[in-house]
Amino acid sequence: MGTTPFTGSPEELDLRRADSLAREIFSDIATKWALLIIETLGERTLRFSELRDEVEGISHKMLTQNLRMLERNGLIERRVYPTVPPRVEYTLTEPGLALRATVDGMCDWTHRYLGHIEASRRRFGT
Amino acid sequence: MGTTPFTGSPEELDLRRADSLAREIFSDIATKWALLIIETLGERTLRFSELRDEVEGISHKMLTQNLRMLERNGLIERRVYPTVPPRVEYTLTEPGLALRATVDGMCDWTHRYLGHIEASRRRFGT
DNA sequence: CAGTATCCATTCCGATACTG
DNA sequence: CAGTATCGGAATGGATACTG
Repeated sequence: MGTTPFTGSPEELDLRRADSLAREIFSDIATKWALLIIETLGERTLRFSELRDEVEGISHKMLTQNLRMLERNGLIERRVYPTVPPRVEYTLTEPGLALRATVDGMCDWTHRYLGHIEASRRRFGT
Repeated sequence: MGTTPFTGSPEELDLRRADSLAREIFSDIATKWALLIIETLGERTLRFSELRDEVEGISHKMLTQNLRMLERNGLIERRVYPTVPPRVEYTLTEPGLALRATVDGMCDWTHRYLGHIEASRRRFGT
């Protein structure tokens, strides 16, 4: 991503702003929980409690936090049904689905190279 | 990734081991710095200091730490030239290059959806 | 130059308690 | 059920100093 040196022209200013925004977004999503949530959601619609059960190891707090972040960035849609007890459903938006495609790639990669990695770790000495 | 319930059969045990390893690897690489280093390296060979300059914002410590981790997992090759002063070069391995392809996808995604995301954030109220 | 080691502030995150 | 708020311990990460 961007390494453009600063010159001061208006175009450069725009590029730099976009770059810093891109970096911010990248920092948001390039994390374990965010990517796992996106991967778990897939093309399904899940409730909060279903997500907590399926994204194994995630805490209540981390799930809430990451869901807010993903909603803020427009990757998921949050639908609230004002029933008692409340029912809240999460679905990937179009941008979210697009990102999911690349996350799928990462998961595939992980499984394809499991052997390589295990071997490399042994060579490295744990 | 895996949510296989535990049954106790040997096959299940193997699957669970592979799953937990996959999760561990995923945790390693699904981080900002690891992915940025892989993206920056690309098909080039770079020295430690070049990487530190190009991966903007990364500290000496984080670079070292992540390079060790990536080496341990076999994603990069570290070549040391015993000169004075020392020269150390890093290159993506084949697995590393394969992963890079998906990271490229993430970067493309980020730039393609910058507008969407900015708009979504405004809607959300920063 | 490319590390390692240490210190210290900040951030993260889990556990827990509480609300509509 | 699906949150929010708070607290304390653990992990993260930057700055700095030191080494081959």
